[in-house]
Amino acid sequence: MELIINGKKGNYPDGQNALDILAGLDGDIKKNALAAKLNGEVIELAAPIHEDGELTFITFEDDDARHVLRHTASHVLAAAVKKLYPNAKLAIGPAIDTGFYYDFDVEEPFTPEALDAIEKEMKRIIKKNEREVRFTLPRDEAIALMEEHGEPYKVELIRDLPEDEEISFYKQGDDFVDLCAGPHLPSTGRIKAFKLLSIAGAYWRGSEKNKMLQRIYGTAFTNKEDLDEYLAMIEEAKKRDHRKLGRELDLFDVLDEGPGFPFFYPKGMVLRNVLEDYWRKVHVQAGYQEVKTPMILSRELWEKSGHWENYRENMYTTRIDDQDFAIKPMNCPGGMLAFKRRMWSYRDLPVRMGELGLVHRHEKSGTLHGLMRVRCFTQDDAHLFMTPEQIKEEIIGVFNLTDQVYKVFGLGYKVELSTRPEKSIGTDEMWELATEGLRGALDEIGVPYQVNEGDGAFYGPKIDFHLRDSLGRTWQCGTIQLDMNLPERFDLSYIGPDGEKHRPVMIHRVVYGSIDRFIAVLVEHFAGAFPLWLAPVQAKILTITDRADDAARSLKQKLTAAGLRVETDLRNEKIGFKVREAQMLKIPYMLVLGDQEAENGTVSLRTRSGKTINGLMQDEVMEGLVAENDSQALEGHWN
RNA sequence: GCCAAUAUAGCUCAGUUGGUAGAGCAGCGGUUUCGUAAACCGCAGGUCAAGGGUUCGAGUCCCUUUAUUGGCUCCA
Repeated sequence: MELIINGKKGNYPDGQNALDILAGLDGDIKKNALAAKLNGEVIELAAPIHEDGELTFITFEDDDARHVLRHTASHVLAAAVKKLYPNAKLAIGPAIDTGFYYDFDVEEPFTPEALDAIEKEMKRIIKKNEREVRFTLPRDEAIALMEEHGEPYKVELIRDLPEDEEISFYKQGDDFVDLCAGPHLPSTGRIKAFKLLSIAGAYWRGSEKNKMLQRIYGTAFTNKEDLDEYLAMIEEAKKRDHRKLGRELDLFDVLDEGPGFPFFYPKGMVLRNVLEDYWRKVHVQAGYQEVKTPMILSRELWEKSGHWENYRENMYTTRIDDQDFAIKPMNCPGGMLAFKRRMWSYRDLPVRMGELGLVHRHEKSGTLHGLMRVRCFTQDDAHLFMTPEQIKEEIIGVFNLTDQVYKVFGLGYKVELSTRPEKSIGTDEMWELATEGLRGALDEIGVPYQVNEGDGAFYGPKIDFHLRDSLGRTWQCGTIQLDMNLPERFDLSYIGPDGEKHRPVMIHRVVYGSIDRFIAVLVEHFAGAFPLWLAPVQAKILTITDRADDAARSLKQKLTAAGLRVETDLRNEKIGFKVREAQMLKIPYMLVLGDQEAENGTVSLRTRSGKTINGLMQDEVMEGLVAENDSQALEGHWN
């Protein structure tokens, strides 16, 4: 069989596989060969076979190869749905990080039972090992074909493609044809392991104004072991869900009585306070002052800031003495007033004013999610006022502070830059200057970042820090927003070296983001097994019999005096039972006291990881605990 | 807000085709004084999310509302 690789003709003898072909190619062509290594095994990927037998080869990294596998699986899903529901209209079906999905317009939503039937049909198609064949058509013929197939969504997609482009399709087996840029696996039999996971509603083209379609999610792997491992991983991840651990570890909860309004219990408050104490410490070091502004402020203020106009629907309001007031959804207007209280000299700048501010927002019911998305939360806010010359340095300062804080917790993060949205206030010049300020700072720091066009705040562009939860979903935590609009609206000024009034530039920023959300991230990150300095209970003293009670009480007193958070368990229970309970509460250290220890002033120390060290002197343990606590270590001293 | 699923004791869950609610753990009361992940016995605990309907009879079927979960949209 003759083939053409990047315009060069070559041979693809029968019986030769992609690996052989790859080995025979030189660098440039090899880069474009259609084969990939997946788990070390080279697999052949779908050759876009033209009717004249011409082949084009493209290479992929492992991730891309998995992508192709999943993309092909989504088309098998579409074929199965079309078989079982001939009236279903096809929308889109891409591969995603964790698998794939396909959107359908069907008369009746899919039921969980339908999912099983679809899965069965997919297995049948895979077993038949149907060939995936690519072909292209000119635009109008492509539209005609999809109209003939009764696929209005596909027609709409083609109409949005560039006019002069050939449209590519894949034919799978005898009768299933789908619009697709490809590539695909050469045949359906290559899908060795897949599973449909869930059904969800999703708007056509992601717009609330459009029809809601039915989306089926699934995942696929090259072998069953990988699939099983993935499914087991999901189950494992569910165990570290902060909503579950929050209840189990008695930290916090969200009750039906207050949807989106979380309760923090004593142990949760310890964690919260540790985070706040640490926050205050690093912010004082970074030259911040702290303020507290009111929770309820007048409607006029929110009109001036623009929030009344832009976020009225999401604000809780109240009336006092026949006047409209709003419960603050943000701290910035209050921050403006706190800055405006006096006259500032350029010598005073930058002014950095922090505030742990409790804000309330009416989030839509369907968006609430444990502590990650709530209706009231504390922002570790700060507003920085500066001259235009200080912008870059201040942004870099905030970035480094955020990086420093995340590192202490061992958290990795993703950086995104969001630019001017459609709904915005301020002049083009301001947006240009602000956006370039952020971009310039990121480039100077040299951190990789993703640009989200049009995703900025209505008053300015922003840099966001995203953290992952246990299931890999990302949540925005830190943010740095350059705001050149509010200083204008609030007529802020400082006196420059020339003795004239000048407009300061403002940065609005958070590091944790929401303390509540950050706690959720931390719980999932550590699976509830916090490092010593964060642990609500750092050590539990367990007695073997009540003969050690006095020794336990005095040890607790000593450790508490040294600034440690210690509890005793003097119950009349067996030591195994006490250990089990402390273990389930993920307490870092258990200090076991029996007759022997009570007599010679030692403890038997047991770590959370199950390691036991007998006969440690109590003073030695105390010193070790204090040192570990002060160092904010992620790893335990005795591990 | 939208699509779907779910809601039974503090927690995790059983409850057959409609016949009037059950287990384990936790809790409480006893007994047990015991060396590193569960001692034994007993007791108590529920307007089956709320409201309405069908039925002789509803935890089971239907409707509405609320909340939760997974997505979508949104997220200053």
